[in-house]
Amino acid sequence: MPRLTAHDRRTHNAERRRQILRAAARVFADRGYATATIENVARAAHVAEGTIYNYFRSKEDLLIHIPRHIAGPVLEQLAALPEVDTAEAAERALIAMGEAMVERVSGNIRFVKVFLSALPHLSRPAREEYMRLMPMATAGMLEAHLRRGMERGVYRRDLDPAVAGRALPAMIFMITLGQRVFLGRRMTPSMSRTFVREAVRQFLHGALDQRVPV
Amino acid sequence: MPRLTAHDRRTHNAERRRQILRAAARVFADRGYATATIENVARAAHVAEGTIYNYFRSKEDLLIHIPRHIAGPVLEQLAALPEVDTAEAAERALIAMGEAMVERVSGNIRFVKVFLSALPHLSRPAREEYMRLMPMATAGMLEAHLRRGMERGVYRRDLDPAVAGRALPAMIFMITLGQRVFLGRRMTPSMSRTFVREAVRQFLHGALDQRVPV
Amino acid sequence: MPRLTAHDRRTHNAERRRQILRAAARVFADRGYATATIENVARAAHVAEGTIYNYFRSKEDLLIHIPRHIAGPVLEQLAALPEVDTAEAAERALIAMGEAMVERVSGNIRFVKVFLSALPHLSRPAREEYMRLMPMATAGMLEAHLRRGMERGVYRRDLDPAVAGRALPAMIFMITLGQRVFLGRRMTPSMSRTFVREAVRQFLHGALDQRVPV
Amino acid sequence: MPRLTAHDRRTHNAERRRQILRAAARVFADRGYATATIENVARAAHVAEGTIYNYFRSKEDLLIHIPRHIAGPVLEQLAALPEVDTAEAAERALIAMGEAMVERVSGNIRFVKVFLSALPHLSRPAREEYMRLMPMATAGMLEAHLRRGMERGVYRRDLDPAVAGRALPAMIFMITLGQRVFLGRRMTPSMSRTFVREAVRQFLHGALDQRVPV
DNA sequence: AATGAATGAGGGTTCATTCAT
DNA sequence: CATGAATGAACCCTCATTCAT
Repeated sequence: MPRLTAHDRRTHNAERRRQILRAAARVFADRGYATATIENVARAAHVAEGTIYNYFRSKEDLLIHIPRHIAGPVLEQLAALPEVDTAEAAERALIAMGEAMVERVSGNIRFVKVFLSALPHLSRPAREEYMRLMPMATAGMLEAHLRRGMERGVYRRDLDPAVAGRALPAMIFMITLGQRVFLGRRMTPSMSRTFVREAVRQFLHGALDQRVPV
Repeated sequence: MPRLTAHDRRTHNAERRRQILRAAARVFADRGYATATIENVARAAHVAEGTIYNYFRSKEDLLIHIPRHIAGPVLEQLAALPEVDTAEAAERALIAMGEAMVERVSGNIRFVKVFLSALPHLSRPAREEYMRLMPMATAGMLEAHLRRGMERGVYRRDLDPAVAGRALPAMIFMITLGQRVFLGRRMTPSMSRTFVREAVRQFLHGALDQRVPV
Repeated sequence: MPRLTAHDRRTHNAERRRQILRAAARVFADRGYATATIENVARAAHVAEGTIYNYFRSKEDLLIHIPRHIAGPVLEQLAALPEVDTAEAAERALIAMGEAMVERVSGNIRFVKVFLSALPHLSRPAREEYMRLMPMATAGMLEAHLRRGMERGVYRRDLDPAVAGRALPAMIFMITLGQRVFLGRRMTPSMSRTFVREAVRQFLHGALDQRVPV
Repeated sequence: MPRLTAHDRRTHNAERRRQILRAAARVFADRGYATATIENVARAAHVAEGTIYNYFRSKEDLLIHIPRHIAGPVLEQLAALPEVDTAEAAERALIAMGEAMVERVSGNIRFVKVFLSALPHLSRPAREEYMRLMPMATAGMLEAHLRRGMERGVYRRDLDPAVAGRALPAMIFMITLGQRVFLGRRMTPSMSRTFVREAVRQFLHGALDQRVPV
């Protein structure tokens, strides 16, 4: 006769999985997937090595489940861009989105690192699942926003939304990555605020002096 | 009894090192640094495993020398941007640079892959050495070009050259990376030409419809 | 507060032990003792792993108790050979015994397999306990029968009953083993009947043509 | 430039394989395949654990190669039975064969033990390869001898050679197995000589007193 | 008494590195 | 210098056993 009800067990089980996955994400990010050992993960999760195998079939299984159960909940929520009618409104909306993105990337640096370190070990489907959660995936949202703004006359008619939609996420992602992941530096909030504002202005107004004939 | 002169020996030695490093770069890129074995490298270099240790102290030593001896010569050459006086000239110059960058990134995908896969294994100095050769490093060149253009009245006076200078490299790098490294896809030359032209136009003219009041 | 009388409890306890041992015998036979896991046994017995340890001290303890509680009752019953006065009666009696043996071996292939697979794990006493129940152990019965038959003039006076008594069991055991255990094949009833009759005839009359001078 | 010629290397390689296989056969026989560890084998072969994997792909690979390279050379040589015309000649020939078999089985007890302990791990082809080398496999030779003897009038016309041909090998194998493998006892040479002689006599003359009417 | 999650020792296997030839 | 067999530390994973519930 089971001491716990089926429901209790399921809850406990799910919590344990999350506890282990969180530890795995942390360890994989710090040491790289290949270099991290199951013992590292076990210690980080405060369980014995064998316990991990009661919840996951293999080290690779841990890796595969990280995007679904760890990053997912955090990354998926990103407010849709509002419709805008004026340049000011556009600027405000994009700055808000830009700052949200910086926060998101900074908050999930760990996840990005896991992804990069694990690249050679990921099957194509797993790679795509990771990709879906990378900050660049927001490009689609910006693209839709641009399309609507083009119809309303806010954005240029001859804009290529697929390309332009990638411009801002790429900048934000690359800079953050460059600083945090590649060089291991931190950005102060004021630095990143300035950076976002300038990037958005450049994005909206272009680099050219308007008085110059095109 | 040396059969070769000292000079010959040095030449032979240097060639051997390059031969092994090239093989290592290839193998590390294909399998990831951690997954690649010394035997893989030895086979690719057509030498025995032991021979590698006559030229490099360890597997990590191979990794560290890759940027200096393999990528360096290839990556460093990128024509400086000319000074421009008109929007058309600016567009032409930037498109040329953009296409050169795409080519560079595509041609050195291998090097980028090595860098990404080896990230958790690189010391900070080694990481910085790799970074110096990443395509994003061209940002500085673009920044200088923007500064000069601002003085000459081609670019907006209120531009932040440090931010704007990163915009174009970030886009080009991200897109190429996303396609080639993360998803394993190729881009056709015509796709990338279109993409560069649109990216440059967006960069120069901004996203806003000019008739919209700022 | 015991809900069952002491007797009930003892009965229940004994039944549980048998249930678990039967499962263990089945699993050990199918997968081999070393390859079988306690989880396999638990599932086969429809109990939890921990329950097994309420009835047996260890995996090896299961192995040791199999002959005493599982095979014993089944194997021990084998009708004694009748006394005979004629060749025909001897042939009838031996054929009956031979067919009983084939049936016994076939019906206890599982037990034989457990024994063989566990050989390297059995202590000498355990090994002897298993041996006592192997079909070859009937040799003693046949030996006694031969001795009595020799006295009554049915069997040759110069027979070595210890050797001859082993001949028939050996044949029957080896052939059945070879087919069922080693090669995994089955024997049809008619095949085994023919085989027993021929083996008995060979046993009784020898291989030599009687007209050949000895 | 290789220090050793290709021929030398091949010889050395083959010797190493044999050295390791012999150790494996010894260890597998003593501890059982499943219980034996690679470290056990390595120690027995006086090499490091890793070395074994330079010659065999896996533990199972060792098991599979044992019959081909260890037992093979020893077991395959067993003199064919001569043609005989008299009962005395038959007896002499069969005693010689019987003693050869006892020697063979005794000398390859190790091999038999490996086979038995590894049964649950062997694929069907591997099982058959092992079987081919088991002493019982000589049954075919005896069968042919009986057929020829039947034609020449030495053996009874109504003999079933397939059954009778198995009788002697079965006896010899079973008894030796029972003593050596199952009980771990040794047989003295004189014991086994007596046993073989009696077994052959029983085989040839049958158990019945000749004066008894059939 | 029954359960099954937790444990961790132990085993097969890989691979960077060494070194005798 | 070149070679590649030998080495053994380290890792992933299994599973007998324990114990809190």
